[in-house]
Amino acid sequence: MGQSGVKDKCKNCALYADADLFCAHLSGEELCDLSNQSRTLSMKRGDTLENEALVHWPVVAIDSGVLSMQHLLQDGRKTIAALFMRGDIIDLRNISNRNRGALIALGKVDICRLAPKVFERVMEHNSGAQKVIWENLRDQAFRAMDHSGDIAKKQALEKLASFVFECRNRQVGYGEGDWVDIPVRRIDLAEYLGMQPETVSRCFKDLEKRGILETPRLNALKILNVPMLRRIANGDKDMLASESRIKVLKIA
Amino acid sequence: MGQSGVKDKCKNCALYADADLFCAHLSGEELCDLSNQSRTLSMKRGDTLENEALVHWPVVAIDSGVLSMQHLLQDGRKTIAALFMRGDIIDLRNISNRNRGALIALGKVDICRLAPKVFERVMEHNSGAQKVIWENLRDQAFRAMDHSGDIAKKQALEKLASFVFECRNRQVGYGEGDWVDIPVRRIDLAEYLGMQPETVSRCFKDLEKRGILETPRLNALKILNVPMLRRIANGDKDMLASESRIKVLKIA
DNA sequence: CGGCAAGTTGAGCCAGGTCAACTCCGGTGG
DNA sequence: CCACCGGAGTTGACCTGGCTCAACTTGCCG
Repeated sequence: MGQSGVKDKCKNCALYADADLFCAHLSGEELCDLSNQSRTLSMKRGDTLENEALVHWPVVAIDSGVLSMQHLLQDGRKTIAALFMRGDIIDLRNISNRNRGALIALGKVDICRLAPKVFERVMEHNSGAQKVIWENLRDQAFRAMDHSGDIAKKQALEKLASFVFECRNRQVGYGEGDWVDIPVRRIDLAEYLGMQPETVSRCFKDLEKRGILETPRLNALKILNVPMLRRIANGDKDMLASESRIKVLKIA
Repeated sequence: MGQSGVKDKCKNCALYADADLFCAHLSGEELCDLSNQSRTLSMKRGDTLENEALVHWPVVAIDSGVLSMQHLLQDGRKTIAALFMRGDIIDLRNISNRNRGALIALGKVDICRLAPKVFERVMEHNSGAQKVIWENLRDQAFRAMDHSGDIAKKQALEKLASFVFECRNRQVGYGEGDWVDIPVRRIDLAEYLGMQPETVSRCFKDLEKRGILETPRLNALKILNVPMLRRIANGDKDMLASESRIKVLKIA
């Protein structure tokens, strides 16, 4: 059957095109069913997946872009609890409103709302596809735990350094290149890391002043000194104060 | 076949005894295989599951107690990124050391290292059991995301209030009772919430002074004013300053 | 080219981190 | 049974990283 049965809307979707992702593991029939009964959707910055819609379409797959899970506090403060990107599948079946944030696009995002029935059937019978989504969910879980650890005790500069590495790890064709895409705005970055946009700005400037990285554009940066950035991310206190290290060297 | 095939070591394990948990969904044969090839282990406070051991036994199920995932920074600061309790199954298959913390017991913990082969087989063929672990992993993921959101922007008092509710939600027989078990030490609590033990102590004292809760013992507390605690947890700024609200009332 | 949101810079301040001293409590041994 | 010990928890005094607020610049989109 091969390609011939593939619907147009699926052909260019990352979930199908990338051999590591979910739809690439479906049989012709499964793909056909899922394709027919699912709904793609293109979102722009600020668009929200409403609760109402999520009741009937609780399984969301990301084709491209960055979707955020946001928690809103009563007084208006908000935080981004997680970032979902290409290939991530968000399963909200039977999740109480209580412990769930809103899903909000941070830019142009293409998603596919997977038909729950078909999704369930595939999960049960197709062990290849099952493995893919299991690993994806596990990644989401561990990523969230890492992130918790990061923002719990790290200082601003360290959080930012960790975030740069998180971006590098997640970007699609990451070799060991030193260019890193920053797929979110400064404001969103601040909310994700639990800090103020002003602080983010100051920290980037600090890292630039020290020659550790360059930020010629807002949506990408170049790491000039990977080991140093890594040490900062890992919480090596020696690296923190701009000047203290130099003083130490002088004394020695 | 019924009970007769059940090994002694499994009979009293939560994973089997609780109908909602993993082993309760296994067929007689599956249970027998898993039981034979798995290894139970009793840990005490401070015990760590070493990497070496986890390579061969990467799937860990919690029978009782609290296991923590800790991240250690280079300068000695540490954080607890996640808490695992009764019924949680931790799947570390193929997880790089990189993004994983150490698994450390916070008290007496009984675990079962599930035989990976059998675990995989069950995941593939037993859709009931599959559903249980899927939901468990999903809980872990969302819990971690919630937690990220909490510690990112909330103030100390708010974090503590949220934690009390997290404990209440997770405790086994929670009705709407006002007694909440705090299954971890103050120090661990502080590390989980990204604050100092001193601050935890001060915050509890503050909540007590305001008549919102009582802490007669270290490992349990009684909520006296649930709605108020909830408002604090949700970041209602009116609730924060001890005295400001009283002032407002006086003016009105 | 104008308008608006995003980002940056500067100055001041406060929540909570830090350090030190003290109390409490459970376990251990004489 | 009590004396002792060490880790956990608490309290107080002080200090600082990053939040706040305000003014400004930049960049993007129609």
